[in-house]
Amino acid sequence: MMSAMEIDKVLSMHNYAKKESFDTIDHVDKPPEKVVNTYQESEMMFQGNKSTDTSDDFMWYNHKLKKAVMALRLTADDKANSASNNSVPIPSVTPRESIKSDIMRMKYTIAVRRLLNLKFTKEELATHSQTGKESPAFIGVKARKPQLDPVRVGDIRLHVAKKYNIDTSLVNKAITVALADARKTKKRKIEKEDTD
Amino acid sequence: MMSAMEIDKVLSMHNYAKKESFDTIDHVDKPPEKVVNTYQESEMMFQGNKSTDTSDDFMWYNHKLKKAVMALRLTADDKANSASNNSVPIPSVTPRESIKSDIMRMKYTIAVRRLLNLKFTKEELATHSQTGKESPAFIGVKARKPQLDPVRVGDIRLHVAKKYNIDTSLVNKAITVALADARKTKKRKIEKEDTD
DNA sequence: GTTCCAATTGGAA
DNA sequence: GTTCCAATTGGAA
Repeated sequence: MMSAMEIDKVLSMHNYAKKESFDTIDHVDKPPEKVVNTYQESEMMFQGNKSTDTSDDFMWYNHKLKKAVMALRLTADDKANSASNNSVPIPSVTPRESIKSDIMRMKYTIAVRRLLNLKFTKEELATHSQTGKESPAFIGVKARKPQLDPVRVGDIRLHVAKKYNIDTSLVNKAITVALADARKTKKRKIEKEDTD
Repeated sequence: MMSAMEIDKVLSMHNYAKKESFDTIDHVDKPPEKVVNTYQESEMMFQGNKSTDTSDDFMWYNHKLKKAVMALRLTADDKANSASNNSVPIPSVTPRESIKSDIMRMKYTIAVRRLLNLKFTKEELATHSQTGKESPAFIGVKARKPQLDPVRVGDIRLHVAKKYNIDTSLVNKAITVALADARKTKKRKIEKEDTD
């Protein structure tokens, strides 16, 4: 059984790595939950972030804060002689549930793929199907593939559905597509080797 | 161009007609936004509902209220002699956004089917595909079907995606499945006629 | 190189 | 009778 903490860690690391997905959040039209107004304030919060928290909220918050501080460091020199240094605005940081939900919804398919790659070998993914059943469109034509270990798959399915608050049918769809892609990747690799 | 009001009307009527989908909402673990505590209170609200509002929220609220009043009328006689008549509890009614969202999310596929049936004939649905492209799995094997009028389809797609706050890819999927089902329904009908 | 997608099918729910 | 689903494919993004 995969622990929730383990899942969270994998997914948080992924989300943090994909910075561009966070950058679009600035445009979301929501009142900020927490606003840092000055360079001094943001620098303090930035320096103070020694937490080991790896949650999406924290990672995202820290990413935004870091970005804001970097931006302000550039302008801080220019304003060194100014007494109004105290009022330099930085972007607001809004780790609200609704926004978090939007981030998550965009990326559950990637989470599925990362977890599949974590729990199965490429060979397993390329040679198994989710149900072990024949394609209804190719009965008697295409050989059935054995079923992926339902325990590990079920674990991924439930955790992703819960974490992203989506129906398991969506997770199943993502798994099916990921397995089809794994098969194609292997096929292409073999074809390339045969050519060489 | 289909008006938003027209869409709302179709979908609201549908949701109200499917009473069983509302009945499950009682079990949602959310604090009530509005609670009616006594028979007199609920009867007054029930009688007072002469609104022409056809929104999902109102229709649902009225449905729940009506149900609660009906239930209470049965027990009211038993309690006629009781001075504690004033404290008969009835189910709470909670038309909150989050719950409404859950109702909606469960049913967007049905909305798609109703709107398709409203804007296209059964024959069109049975003989056209969404893209007009061949199935990648049956290239050169199955003849391509002509594309469903993209203007009407696009209208449905955008309105459903907006109303249910879901990605258009989900709406597309629902359309594809609905068209496949329409084709099968026609096919079965013809087979039955040939048998007769 | 990776991810997503629609058309098709028979059967499950 | 209606609705939903997964396996397969080639190609688009």
